[in-house]
Amino acid sequence: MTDAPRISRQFSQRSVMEAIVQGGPISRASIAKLTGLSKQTISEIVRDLEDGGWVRETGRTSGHVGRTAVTYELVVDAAFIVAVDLGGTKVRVAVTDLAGQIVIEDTAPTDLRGGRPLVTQIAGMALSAAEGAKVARDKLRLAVVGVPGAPDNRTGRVLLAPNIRDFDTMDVLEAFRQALGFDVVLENDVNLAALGESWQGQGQGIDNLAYVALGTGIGSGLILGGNLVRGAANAAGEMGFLPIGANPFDPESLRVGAYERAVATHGIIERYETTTGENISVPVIFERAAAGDAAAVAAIDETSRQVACGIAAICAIANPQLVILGGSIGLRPEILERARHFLPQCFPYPVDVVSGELGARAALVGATAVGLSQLHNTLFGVATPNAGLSLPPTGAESSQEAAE
Amino acid sequence: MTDAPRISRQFSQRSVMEAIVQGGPISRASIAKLTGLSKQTISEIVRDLEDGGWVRETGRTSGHVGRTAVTYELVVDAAFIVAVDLGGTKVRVAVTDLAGQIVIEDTAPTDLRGGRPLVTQIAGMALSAAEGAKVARDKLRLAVVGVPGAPDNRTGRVLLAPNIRDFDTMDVLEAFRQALGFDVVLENDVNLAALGESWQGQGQGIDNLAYVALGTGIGSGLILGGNLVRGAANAAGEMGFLPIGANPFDPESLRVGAYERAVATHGIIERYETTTGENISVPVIFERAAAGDAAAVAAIDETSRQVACGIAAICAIANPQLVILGGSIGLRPEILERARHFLPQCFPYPVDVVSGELGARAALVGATAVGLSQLHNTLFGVATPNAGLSLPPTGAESSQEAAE
DNA sequence: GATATTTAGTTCGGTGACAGAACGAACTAA
DNA sequence: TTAGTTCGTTCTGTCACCGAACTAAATATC
Repeated sequence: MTDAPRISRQFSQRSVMEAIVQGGPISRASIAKLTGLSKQTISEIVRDLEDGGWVRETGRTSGHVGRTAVTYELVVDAAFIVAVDLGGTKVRVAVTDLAGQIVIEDTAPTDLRGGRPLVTQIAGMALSAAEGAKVARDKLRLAVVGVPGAPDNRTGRVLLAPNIRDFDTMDVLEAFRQALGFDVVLENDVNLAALGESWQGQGQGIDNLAYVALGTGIGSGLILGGNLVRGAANAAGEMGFLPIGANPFDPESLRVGAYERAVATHGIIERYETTTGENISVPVIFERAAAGDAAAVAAIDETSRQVACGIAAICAIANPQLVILGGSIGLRPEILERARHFLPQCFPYPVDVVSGELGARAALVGATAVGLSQLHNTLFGVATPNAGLSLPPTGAESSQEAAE
Repeated sequence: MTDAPRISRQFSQRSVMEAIVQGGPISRASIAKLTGLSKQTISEIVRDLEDGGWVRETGRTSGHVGRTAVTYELVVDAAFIVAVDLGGTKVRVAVTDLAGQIVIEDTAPTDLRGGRPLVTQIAGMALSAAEGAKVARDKLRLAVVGVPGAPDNRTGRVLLAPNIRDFDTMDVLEAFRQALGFDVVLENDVNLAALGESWQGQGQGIDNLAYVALGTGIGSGLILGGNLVRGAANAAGEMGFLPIGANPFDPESLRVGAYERAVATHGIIERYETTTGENISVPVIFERAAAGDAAAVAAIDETSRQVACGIAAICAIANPQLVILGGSIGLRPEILERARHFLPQCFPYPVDVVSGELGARAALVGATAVGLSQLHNTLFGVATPNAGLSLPPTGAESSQEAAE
């Protein structure tokens, strides 16, 4: 029932599918207009898709001149995707349908043993979540796992992931595939967050953007020319080692990263400690700053200056149109305001800087985006080049079809 | 005679053409094996291409078992491309054939009036060069012009080009089109240099690389995931404003660019002047350093440290596999050596750093690459996605076809 | 209420890009 | 001379897709 339709119709089938996915309930005649294919061909392809269980009749149009049209829509529960955001402390797992809607979601503390136990934990969460939502196991087609590191899809290992034990030495990809029983894609978590904001968040319709996740560490995801940039070792955006903030030639900078020392959690705490002698957590520093503590305000000011410098560095190199701040610290309005204030003082061209609107769920949304687009590729053929992400619209559901 | 073949064969025709371009003299049977298309189809397509004048018989294979094969090769003079490298002081113009070989080249001092006079100068150089090489005017199909700024292909203007007068206010693209009488593409000169090195220079076969041009100013071109990265305003790689080297919040940095102040010509001269009180040119500083002048050596050392920091910044953000140094200062071995020495002290992961091997002609080679690939797109249909640059091989010509 | 107009969708008869089998042509090896 | 191999064509078939003609079903107009 849910077999991939035949291959030779690759392109047309894909574009028909896209029209149905994005056009909500839509008639075959409208699909023909949208895609430029003939009515006859559309009827054939839609029949194939309907036979395959991917698409179904929804009703008829009415109220306009001419014959009423039968409308079709996506069968959202024809297949499901597992989206995972694996963080150093928390694991989020979601099962989403073909419309990108989250069907069920689950969160748990990360199994700190890392390695296989962690893979088992996540696979267990995913499979039991699916069961709980009454999603048949053979409808799960693909999992996308966001990891805090640089996955190498050749070896299946995850490098630069100091927070997850053993992931740099084992074949994580294969372990997930075996534990889950279907295909798995690994991707850097910040990259996924960037894709998430680009799909359903602040970055909609923007081809060049940077997502900066600032928290315990600092990382960024770059979408340039509409494509996610990964770099040679999947380490693009690992900006902790920017030679900014601290002296980059200090051996400590070489270990932790000069920029990470300056802006991430540890840097803020240290900054407050050097002026006051008190070692307190970041949320408390923000509280005290709000209450008027001068040292706390100074620490936040200086951090924001450094954040502005980091954004300047990204802009100087990658020239995004928009920079989205995320992560536990990056999402704080105090940081956003000040970074916006300092940026024009160290970078001459205007750049939009905003907070991510998806918050901590950005990576999960991004994982869904990757999953959907990959699934469409394997099921319905490749998209025409530079068509961007062809995913369901994010807004209101099922608007009555506007004829033309 | 030189009409584009029919459109419906887009994909197959393009891949046959690629096989012929890259496979040197090649038989139809071999093309069939390479492309996976049937012998019958290949014969048809090759006949079309031969009728169009794009391809011709070269001879027959011999010496192996079985029937001899007729071999075909590209008609290199079926069309020509004009490649232009427009610098602040010099203009280079080349006419290249379909194999990417430079047929004729011309250099002249840039018309400092900029604007229309400059366009006229370049068009004149191109057209008379073509005439000199006996290239019929209707065989010129496309010009690619590298400019020191950020071309906006919508408005045809060139922004961020302080060295070329009036290019930021006039429709440069249209002016070139009218002066030349055929299609024109504008591209940033450093981007072209990056593409040049990527095609025929140090970057062959590398999907993620950065080209850093260091001279009077500093700029870089990024090729990430096999694609040239342009950014939102075509200003990706304009790294002069990196907040490194000088204090980025100094108003002077906001004007010139903190990093540009630190590493480009002016910075080196100033560095030498502050220690010795002498204001001398960069080449002289390099001479004195070679002769053992401690202040000169120190100036170069410090500059190289900053170059290493800049490379670190690029690597932290874009994660290229290779960094190629170019430009009058970047090409000096003294800088390369020292940058290689300092880089591991401020960036923990290994990155290859090399000098560009095409020297000052990198941009011209890149312009040819862009022109060829664009021309192939318009003439023979689009390439299959992620096939990379499908350009003639750079090595020895016409090796006898090795059967399989 | 009959007729014109408009739109949806099907049937039918192409066309063009391929594939694949069969076969002749042309060569080498023995 | 014969066997084996490779090249290239011819012939037949398949498949995606188009366009025109036609049917079906609605609204607009008189």
